[in-house]
Amino acid sequence: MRIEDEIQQREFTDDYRRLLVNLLFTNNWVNQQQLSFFKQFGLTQQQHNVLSIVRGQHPSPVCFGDIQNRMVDRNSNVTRLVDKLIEKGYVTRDICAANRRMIEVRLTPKGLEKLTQIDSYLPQLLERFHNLSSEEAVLVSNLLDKLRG
Amino acid sequence: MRIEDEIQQREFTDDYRRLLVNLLFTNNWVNQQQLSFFKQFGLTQQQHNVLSIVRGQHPSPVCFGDIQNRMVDRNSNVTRLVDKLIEKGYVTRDICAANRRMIEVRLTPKGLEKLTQIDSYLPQLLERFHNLSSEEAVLVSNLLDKLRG
DNA sequence: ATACATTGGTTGTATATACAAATATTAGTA
DNA sequence: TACTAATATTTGTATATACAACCAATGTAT
Repeated sequence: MRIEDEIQQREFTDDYRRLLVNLLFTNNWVNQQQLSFFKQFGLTQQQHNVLSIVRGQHPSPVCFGDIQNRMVDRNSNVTRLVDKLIEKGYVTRDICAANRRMIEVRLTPKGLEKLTQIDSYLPQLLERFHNLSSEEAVLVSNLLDKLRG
Repeated sequence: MRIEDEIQQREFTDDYRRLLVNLLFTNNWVNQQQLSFFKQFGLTQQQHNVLSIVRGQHPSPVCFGDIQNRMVDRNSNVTRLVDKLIEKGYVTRDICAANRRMIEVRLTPKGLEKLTQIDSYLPQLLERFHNLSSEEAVLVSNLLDKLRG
């Protein structure tokens, strides 16, 4: 459905303005898909993102700074996200012996199991994007990379 | 810059997964652009969106439901957004005589002036998207329309 | 060593979001 | 007319965001 119809707006005067609005509108749509998907596993998108990053180094630990830099949403507060994940028993935190300013985050078996469970359902989430062919998906991705410069 | 490098991740196994992550990451980038742009005018993106919608019907009033339906971010709480805009003197609200459940929102001269001022700076915001040619901007927009189905 | 800057993480706070429940008015209908 | 449903907006609340200020550990220069 054309963005003009979605938000009941006449033609845009500027192609870039249309793109801006379309990106924001589409993001809300994507967010909605993700929100409902992760909710069934009792996680937020950001919590899942942190878990995945920690798994990326597993069984080595990851420090907060690394998590921050690898997050899709850089505005998240890693301290508070990790707190939530500890409460749920999915990760542990320890002060790094080599540099006591740093915190080492590690995945627990329970956290790994949770991620594995979510993995098996991921195709269901991605299915919602199959209105685009995989060639088109690649094309959009590459253009977004170019957009950000 | 490739999304893989932005978030320090190896190749994605799935083109749709890459697209999903890229959309979310790009949205944060876009948001950052918008946030800093509108901040200099003392407005949030959503407040500006509401103002623009009200101007769209000016000098006729717009009711909350119409605002809701035309907003780029549908999750916003129109009641509270309009409260803010009234505080700032940019809109007025009145109970609709014909249907007293409805609220009529109207732009004030001050609100119109503010919008006009912002308009004159909009090209500065859109300039940040000029890494894409206008043909590419149209292409991405159309693919996003297709993605949402 | 001491002072100062930097790094890595934490905390506080105002505002915004998501979502459910509540209220008020109008419309439909038996 | 009274009853019920539908519509339009408001309110409450738990959680999340943006952003600044803070603290502790380490590095560096004198």
